[in-house]
Amino acid sequence: MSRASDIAYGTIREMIVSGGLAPGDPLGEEALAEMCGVSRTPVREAMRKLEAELLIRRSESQRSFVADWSLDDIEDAFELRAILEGLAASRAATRIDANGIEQLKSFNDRIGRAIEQKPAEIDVFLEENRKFHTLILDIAESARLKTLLQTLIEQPIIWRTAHHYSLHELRRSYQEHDELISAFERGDAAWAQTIMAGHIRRAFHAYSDAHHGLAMLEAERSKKRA
Amino acid sequence: MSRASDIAYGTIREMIVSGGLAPGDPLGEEALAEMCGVSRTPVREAMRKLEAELLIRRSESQRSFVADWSLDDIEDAFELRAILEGLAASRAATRIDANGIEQLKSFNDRIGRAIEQKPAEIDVFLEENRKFHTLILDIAESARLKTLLQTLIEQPIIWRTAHHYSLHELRRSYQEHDELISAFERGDAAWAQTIMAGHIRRAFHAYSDAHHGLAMLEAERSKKRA
DNA sequence: CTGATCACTTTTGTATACAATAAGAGCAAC
DNA sequence: GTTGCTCTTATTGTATACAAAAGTGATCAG
Repeated sequence: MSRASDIAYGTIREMIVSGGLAPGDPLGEEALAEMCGVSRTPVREAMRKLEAELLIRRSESQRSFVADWSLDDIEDAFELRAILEGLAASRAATRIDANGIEQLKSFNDRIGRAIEQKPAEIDVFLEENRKFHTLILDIAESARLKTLLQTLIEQPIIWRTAHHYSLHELRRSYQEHDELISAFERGDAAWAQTIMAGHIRRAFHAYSDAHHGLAMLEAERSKKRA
Repeated sequence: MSRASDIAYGTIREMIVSGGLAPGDPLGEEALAEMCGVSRTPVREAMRKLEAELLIRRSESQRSFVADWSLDDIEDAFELRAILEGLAASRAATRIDANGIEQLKSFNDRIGRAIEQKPAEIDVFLEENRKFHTLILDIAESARLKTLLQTLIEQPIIWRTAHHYSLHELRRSYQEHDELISAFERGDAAWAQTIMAGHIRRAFHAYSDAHHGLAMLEAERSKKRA
């Protein structure tokens, strides 16, 4: 993260994700360049990337705005991630070796220890969790799948979910990882796929409950029916 | 396609896809800029896009080369497309209305007429086929899914497959579209999903047979086993 | 007061110059 | 002959200047 375009990417992304910029806010290249302390060139590059990740929306006249994510959009992102990570798990199950399983176990061990601390070490959980999922994606051996998933995963809400996990949910997550490892040990692709898909869907519901609440969710549903 | 960056994108892409540039060939920004008749700035933008589509590979020192697609890579692309278009079909089945079904029927009617000409009008087939799949993707109402699929679909081999279809395969494709419409009329998401996934997988095998031949395919397989 | 046109301002697109960095060639030491 | 070094050269990254396009607002006719 030392190149100017990376600085621009990180800075702009952070401002969008943190809420410093509200959905719908216009994003002028010049203004962003000044904020980031770089020129327009790297800012443009960063903006194209953020646009591909759907954090930025462009009007037909090529002007850029902060995208607004409805709950439906977020559900979309999780749905896609569930399917694609499920595929990754399925592919990994037929390709993983003893060494890979060993590594996964070690990541999940650290996750297990982190969540049993008082208070639970969420940052450790997040980091080891990321390593866990990334390793599976590598073992799946599909450059395309990796590219697609990374643009999804780099998105705002998805990895932050765990900050709102209850201890029960953290333990559940740990337990699912363990089950996933069992599926890998048996080379059972179908099992691995379903566990992973469920694992991600659970993350969505945890997010949804925490951020919107069941009442609000129900309100959205009925609005949709109308 | 009038902006310089679009010209650059189209030109470079065409040179890669047509084989004017061989896999592994180095891609210097300056050289490409001269070929396209534009400056380096739009060329860089085009290259980033092509890199995201995996047509271009970048070394760790940021130099670019024409990517080489093994048969495995191509199978990957089709596998992902099968899953994602399957999801699109599934989502579309629960959202489509009478008007949408009418449009799909009209596209497929034109496909049916085009393939029964002597000789079959492949260009018409390709165009209507594209419209057919694009409409389903629109009806699926997922911006993310659309973005992901479009980067996959814009890729070289995938849409060219039909140029190698036999009349039998063209008819089969027409028939599957028809079945898909039936699934939509019944709102049967699971059915729509499986037809679509099979539809794409069939396209892969048609491609694979035409370009590599069964013997070559078998050779790759045994090499992999070794 | 409404609507249209035209000039002006702002914003994006492209070209180019310059800076930083990595590859490659040539030379020296071993 | 090989290894390691430095200097040169080629390539990418960044900044800036300029061109093109789009938005904005004022003025004037109806």
